Amino acid sequence: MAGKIDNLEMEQFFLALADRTRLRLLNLMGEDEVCVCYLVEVLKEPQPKISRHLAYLRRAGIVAARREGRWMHYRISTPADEGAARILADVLSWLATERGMRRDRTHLVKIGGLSCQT
Amino acid sequence: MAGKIDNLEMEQFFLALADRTRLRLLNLMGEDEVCVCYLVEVLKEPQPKISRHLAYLRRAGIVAARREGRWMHYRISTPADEGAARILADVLSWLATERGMRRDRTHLVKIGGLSCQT
DNA sequence: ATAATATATCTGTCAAGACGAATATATGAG
DNA sequence: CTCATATATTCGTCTTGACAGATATATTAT
Repeated sequence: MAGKIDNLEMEQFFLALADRTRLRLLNLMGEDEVCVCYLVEVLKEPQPKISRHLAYLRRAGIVAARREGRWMHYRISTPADEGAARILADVLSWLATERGMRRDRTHLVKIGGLSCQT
Repeated sequence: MAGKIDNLEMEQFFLALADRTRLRLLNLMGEDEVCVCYLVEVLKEPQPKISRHLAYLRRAGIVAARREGRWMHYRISTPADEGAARILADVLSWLATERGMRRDRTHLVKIGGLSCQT
């Protein structure tokens, strides 16, 4: 029965997922937290653009940030609402089936952007 | 391996879900196809508004329409892409946990808007 | 044909958000 | 303190889509 959600928040949740850049970011954060600098490098997009989208995801409650010195690490923050949590998990699996998303992940690993490499 | 999807379509898919009116419509179509006239009655919104959102959902490939005389019946059309299909199913379950959505469903049943009443 | 009903589309207006470019803030080095 | 690096925010512009209201189209009845 954790954290109910109202319709407005449902809208916000899906809006947060309705952008290619944000989906790419979420895909990269799927395994573990990632430093913004790696996100910028993998997506090859201007840094302010990445930051704007990360801020959007943070406002939507989908990611959380942790500062470590000059670096910010972002990670997926499982929504309190069960339905949202399940959908987010499915979205991540879905992303992993996509060519471009897989390429992004490979790229991230190649440049050492995953702190914990299992 | 059914119907792959590209990132652009992923965006479109989530955009289609990112609107309260469309979520309410999908919720009502969750069980079975529904006539537009009942959708208008349950949502108590102007008919052109309902039609616009149904057209949006149709373009996004999430619902399909069937004409029967003067009436149009809309139903959810399971996406070919497996990931999208699973997410859509979860979204419908999620909606069913919401107060307002339940009220809408009860209202639909009360006015006899479900063709097949099990 | 005409009229009535059911549904769809068009028009003009408004707000949300995406973008690039510029700028601001925070942290650590020296 | 000053400088460099990492990240965030602001500004101006543009596009998308939401809405209400008006109108168009399709189907059936008469």
